[in-house]
Formats: sequence, C-alpha cells, structure tokens
Amino acid sequence: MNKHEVAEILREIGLLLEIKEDNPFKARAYYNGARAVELLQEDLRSLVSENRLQDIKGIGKALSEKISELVLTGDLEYYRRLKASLPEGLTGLLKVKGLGPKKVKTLYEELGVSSLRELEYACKENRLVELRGFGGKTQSEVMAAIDYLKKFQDRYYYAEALGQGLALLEAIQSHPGTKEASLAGSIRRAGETVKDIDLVAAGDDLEGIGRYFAALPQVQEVLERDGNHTLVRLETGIRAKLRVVGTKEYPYALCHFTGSKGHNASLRQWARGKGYGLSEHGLFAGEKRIDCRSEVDIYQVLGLTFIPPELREDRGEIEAASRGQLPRLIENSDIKGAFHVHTSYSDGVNTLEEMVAEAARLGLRYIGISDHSQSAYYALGLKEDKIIKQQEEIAALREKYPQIAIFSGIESDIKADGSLDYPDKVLESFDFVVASVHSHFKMPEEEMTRRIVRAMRHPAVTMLGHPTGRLLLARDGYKVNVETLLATARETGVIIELNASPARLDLDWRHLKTARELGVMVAINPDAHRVEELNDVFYGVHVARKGWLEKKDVFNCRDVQEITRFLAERKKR
DNA sequence: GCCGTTTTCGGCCCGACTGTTTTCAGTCG
Repeated sequence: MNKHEVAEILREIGLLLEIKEDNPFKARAYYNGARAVELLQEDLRSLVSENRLQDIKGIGKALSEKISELVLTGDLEYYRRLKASLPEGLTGLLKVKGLGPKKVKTLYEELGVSSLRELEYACKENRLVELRGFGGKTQSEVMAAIDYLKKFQDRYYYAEALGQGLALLEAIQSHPGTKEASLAGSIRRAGETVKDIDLVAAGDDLEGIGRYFAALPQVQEVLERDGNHTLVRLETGIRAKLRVVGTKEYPYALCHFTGSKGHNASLRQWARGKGYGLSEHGLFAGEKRIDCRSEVDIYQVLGLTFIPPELREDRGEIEAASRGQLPRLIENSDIKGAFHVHTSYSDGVNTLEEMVAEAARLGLRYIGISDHSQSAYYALGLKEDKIIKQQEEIAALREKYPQIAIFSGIESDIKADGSLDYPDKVLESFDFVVASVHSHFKMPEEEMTRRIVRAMRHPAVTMLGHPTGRLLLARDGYKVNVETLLATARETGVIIELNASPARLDLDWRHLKTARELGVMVAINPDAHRVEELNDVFYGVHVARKGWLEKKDVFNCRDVQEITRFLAERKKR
C-alpha cells in the first residue's frame, strides 16, 4: 500500500471518528497524520521496516502501529471495525452544505438516515424539525442543499473559468474606486477544475464596488449580496464571488481567500510557532499589529520566501520556503515549441500547413506533428501510404517555413498487449513517437501498468501521451500505477506528457512533483486538433507550475538545436 | 492521538455565520 492510499484511509478514520463523536482532537490527529504521510520524502516502506515512523512529527505510537499494519498487510483491523460500526455512505451526507459530523450523527441515530435519498425523504416528511440542534430553517436549508447538489454539482474546466475570471477582474479594476484587485481561490491556484470564480478587491467604497460588480453585463442573477461580499451567477452558469475589503486588510484577505484551506491552516500553525497570530484581517504579535503591504511582506515577516499561489496546496511548500528551496517556476515565455499536434490527415480540423503557419505566427520555434495511428480507425488513423504522403508534405513545408522546425511524428496507439501500432521500420521513419492508450480502458491495474511499461521500453518511443487517460468532469483515468510509469520513464529516458488539453491536464499535477523529484523529463503538449488549441499549451504551463516544475524540467523549453540533437541521439540507440 | 526554548498536562488554526439557544454548538472556508 503506498503513502497516498495510507493517507486516504487515515483521513477517512478521522471523519468516522468525528461522526462517532470521539475526541475531536483525536480525529484531527488522524488528519495531521494523513498529511504527514502524504508529505513524506522518504520511502514509507523503509520507514516502516526500520521502525522509524515515530521520528515524523504528527505520528506517535498509535498511528505508527496502524500505518505499519496498513503497509505490511494492506489492511487495518481497527479501520475495518470502525467502518463496520457505521453504515456505508454516511460520509456522503457530509457533502450536504450545513451538515457536519455532529448533525450527520444525529440524523443517523435519531432517524436512521444514512443516505442522500433517505435524507431527502426525511425532509419531505418534516422529520428534521424535531431533532435537537435542528429546526425549521435547518430542514429547508438541507432540502435546498440537496436540490443544489442534484442540480448544480457541476464544476468547470480551469480554462473556461479563467477567461471569464480575467474578464471580471478587468472590469473590477476599471472601477474608479478600486485600488487593487485579484483573482483568488482555486482559480488563482490554477486548480484543474473550479466550482466558482473568487475575486478580492480593495477600495474605500466597499458598497459601490460590490454594486458595480453585481450590475456587470455578464451577470445573470445576484444570489447573495451584503456589505462587502457579492455572489452572482454568470450567464454561462458559473458562479463568481467578490469580496471587497479596506486597503490595509487587502494582502491578508487575498492570502486567506486564495487558500488552499490546508495551506492556510499550516501557515497559521507556522505563524503561531513564530509567535504570531494570522487571520484574514491581519498579522499580530500579541496585541501589536504588523503592517504588511503585500503577500510578499506577509511571507517575509514569517521568515518565508513568497509562495506562488499555484503551490499553496499544503504539500511541503511552507517548509521549502523556510529553507529558500522553492522552485523557480516555469513561465509561459519559457515555452519554445509544441509537440503532439493533430492535423486533418487524421481527426484534426485544420490542415498540416495551417497548423504549422499558426505555430510560426505564435512565435514557436518548432512544432511536432503527431496524428493518430492506423488502429485508431475512429480517429482516421494513418495507414502507411498516408504517412509517406504526410512526411513528403512536411519536407516541403520545411522549405516554405524556415523560421520554424517541423518534426514528423505519430501518436501510436498502445495496443492491449503493450505493442505499438506499426512495424519497427515504419516507427523508425519518424522523428519522434508519442505512445498513448486509446482502447481497453478497463484492465486491472497490474495488467494496464505492464502494458504501458512494455510500450515505454520500445526503443522508438519518445513520449508517453496522456498517462492516465482521464477526462476531467467526465471519467476517471484507467487504473494504472503511476509511480511505476515514472520509474520506467526515469530508466528509459521516455518523456512524460503533460497533456495540456483543458479536459485532460494529464499527468495530474500531484504526480508531476514526483516526476520532477525523479528527474523525469516532462513535455507540455497541447494535443491540438485545431489552430486555436495550440494555445492550450499555456494552460499546461499553469498546471506544470502547480507541479513544482522549472524550465529545466520541461522538454519543450529547450531550444531547437537541443531538441534536434536529443531526438537524433534517441534514434541512434 | 500528538506534542513540548511557554508545557510530560493541557493544549491542539482562526474567524464569521447560522440557527438554535438564552450563552453557544456546529459548520464553513
């Protein structure tokens, strides 16, 4: 059992303990333990076998024993008994706004409610009002929350939210009363999906700015409105929330409302350790208020280098900042070219020349064309005659567009047994090969991992495309052991794709950090099927930043000579 | 359940909000 699975179980134990109304601090100890395990730099298994778990802050005798049991046997007696003592699905009730562990416990014990459906029914029967700590309002809130869950549980792609967020930001900044303003929340942290657009602004006329925001043309409905906080639904359906504060409070409010929740908690804990109290209103040393003009100041007073918003996920960034070891994150301007581009030879909308011309217009120094391979018949995968034709056209375009290097490649399906889609001789005719899974998604994890590892070991393979196959907001990826894939990448020199399509953003940023630590090279690929999608590469940059990547970790930040040399040398192996 | 240049016992991040209370518990971000 790996550290993420262990952390997941510790976290669930915390939730179950809260519902069982055990000591709340005991539950917190499990949450802290989960976090500590997730942030481990060292191999969990060695810590267990060398009996050193208790050296880690947040893990004492009891947790150490439980973690060992999980790692060694893959099971935990305590967890199983705890789970069996409560009905399955009870934790699902926590998703209802207004319900926490205590109320869930009451609902279960008094009414026997343990699922959303039962809860909905109990509300209709007017059963909640009689419960201690509940009342008429709670019941109607719960009913509304269930409706809400059913209707509006939708989240949005980062890419679609970002454009709208920036438009709102620009509008707020243009208001004469606005002194400063910024995106906040998960959209500022570049989360792969977001549920709403958070904004924070500073000015003297709090009321006026809020009113102005609520009256913007893209606002369809004002959902909540009071002194300094305005929640609206935009025409597109997405919600946007603006908070306006005084100029002095702005840096603290921005920091607070940027989150993440975990980062805030850890930052406050860190501040407390330094003798400060931190909240969205200020930074205090006892009664004395410290004056900070910006987020940079706040972090500095706390002995930390500035932590870019993308990194504020409570994954070791505070510790790294305290040691001055935060990465120097990649930026849009570091991108020199783009691989994994489709054309009308297969399922792309634009022609080869149109894609090349657009890439040149964007100032890219190279482009890597990779249409689908022959067994991807649904995507008009290329038969050998078309490959020859495309390669001839590429040769001609190289003459016509000397300002941009064009690499000829293919996105080869990884077949069920892990073999590739053409004979070696054909594969060798490309400058590069992206290997991707497009079929047989439902294999068991071990088999899928073996399949992909076999493909990665093929000498013609340059990159592994969308490593987990997930489609955000639509389907989970196939089951695969990403750690093994990364280890294989390290061993074979295969580049791991960060597929920058807004619906994929795959490999997930949580794994990118591991890739970086292993020294695995990452390519930020737009997987473009039309000219506009070449720009998607920049959404990938946001996610790469979230994964702690620097310019040097990213293949397509290299200049064209380096790329040419790299690809030539790989072919010689 | 964990932890200690404030503590080996008595704390554990902070503040706002809500609805239920009659001084506060629970939830949220």
